Amino acid sequence: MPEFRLYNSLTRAVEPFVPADGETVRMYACGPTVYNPAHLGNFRTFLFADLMRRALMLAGFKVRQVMNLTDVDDKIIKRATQQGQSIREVTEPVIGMFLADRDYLRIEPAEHYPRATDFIVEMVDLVRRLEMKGVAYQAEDKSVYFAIDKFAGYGRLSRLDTRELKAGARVAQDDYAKENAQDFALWKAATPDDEACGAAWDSPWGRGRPGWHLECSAMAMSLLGETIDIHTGGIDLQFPHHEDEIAQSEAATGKPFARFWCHGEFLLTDGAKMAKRVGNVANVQDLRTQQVSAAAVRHLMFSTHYRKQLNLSGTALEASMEAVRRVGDFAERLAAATGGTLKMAEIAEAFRGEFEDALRDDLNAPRAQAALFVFINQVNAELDKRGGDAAGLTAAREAFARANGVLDIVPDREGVDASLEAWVDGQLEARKAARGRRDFAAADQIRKSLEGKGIVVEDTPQGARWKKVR
RNA sequence: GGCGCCGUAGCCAAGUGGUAAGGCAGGAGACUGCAAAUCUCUCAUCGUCGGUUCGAUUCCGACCGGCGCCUCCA
Repeated sequence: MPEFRLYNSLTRAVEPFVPADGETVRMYACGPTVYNPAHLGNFRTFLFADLMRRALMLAGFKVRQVMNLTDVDDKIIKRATQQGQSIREVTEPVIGMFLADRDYLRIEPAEHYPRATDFIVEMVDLVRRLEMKGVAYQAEDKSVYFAIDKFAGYGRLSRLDTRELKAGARVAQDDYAKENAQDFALWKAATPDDEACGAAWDSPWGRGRPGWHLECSAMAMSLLGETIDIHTGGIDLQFPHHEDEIAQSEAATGKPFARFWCHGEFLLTDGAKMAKRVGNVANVQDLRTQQVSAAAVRHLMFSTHYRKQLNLSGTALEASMEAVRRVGDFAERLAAATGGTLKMAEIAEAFRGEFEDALRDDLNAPRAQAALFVFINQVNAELDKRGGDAAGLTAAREAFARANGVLDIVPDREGVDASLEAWVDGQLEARKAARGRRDFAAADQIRKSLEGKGIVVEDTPQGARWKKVR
């Protein structure tokens, strides 16, 4: 079997990937900061992790995935303070929304969703280790910082060593206590606001709270070990977040932290990065009110390679909705078919090879999806022949199920209640009778009234079929 | 200012040193009482200008245009 290959930001090259133990991929995905519902830009990255997870499993690996929930940070504290709540009161409902959105988008649950506040002990321990190694220091402001010039590899991931800071860039400001402007906080001394909203814990350095970067290192190493296979996240996290994770993890353990760093590109709207401060965010709830199916969103997200920016637009969504409609119709047709052709087995095998090659090639989902549409077209043509070959049909069904197990782009059927169903069936009986006596005007009238209720009728050799749309 | 990415048909988007997958939209046809669904055919020379090469969309350079990171950020 061809090797699985992934682009590694660490080396800036596509490399063969195998988990360190040859069997189970231990992957850590940077998750949401839960102060606000995640927007579609965030979910593009989470969908990228979902694709990675499913593609790895399709390739035969086991996966142990962790996605953190950052439930203590500046924004959360700010919000809690404004609303006179504890940070937990702020984060709890948002976590609920995140999980609901995740389920709506059919993102397969990771094995763990650790909350930062549940790992304070591990975080304090990590800071202590760094202090003992002499790479952390407590400054006058009582916060503890990581001294980047004590870590030789600093800047390796983001190539910071070759960078220069923008002239006049805002580096110092409130960070006057640090020895070096680029040193980052491991442990932040508590403020009265922190105390008031429950964002302060005891530590050897006094009351305080963990720095953001520290949270991920501590949780990743606690749950997955000191060297993990894959660390994913949005491209914007590459610096400084991931750079700092590497520094503090490797300085503490002396071992490589993550073997592969994989970054997903941004989702743009109106040609700009989707971000709250740009004012162009859309979230899952917006899609639901627009009746955009999860299948369509997944199709759209997978139609562009994860390392390329993707511009979200209404027309793109409509194209995906239509594409996925076709996939859904095909799925039903395949399920209902009573026989296939010999050739379908060949088509299925070719499809399976191309589909899986594409995914193994640095998660080339656009290519995999293209293969699926070729497959759908070819199998539809075979199905039109109304053959009776059982093996061919089975092969096609299996190949489709296997591919859809990764993409998951078959839309849900519209829910129909029993009374509507009975009414539609009655209408179709009347239409059948009208057609029987060649009263097409009456038959068309019935079909038109059904369409008014979102019922689309399709005549087939086996009689009329119908489905609810919108 | 430093680092990096991108520019392929009306829209979205793969890809290769030897004349371009797929989706949406469009056109023609088959099937149908008419539709719908499905099928068939059809629709591009790859931002511009140079260079390397027998040959470049694919390599190199310049330019134009767009985006991102360097500060919280998926």
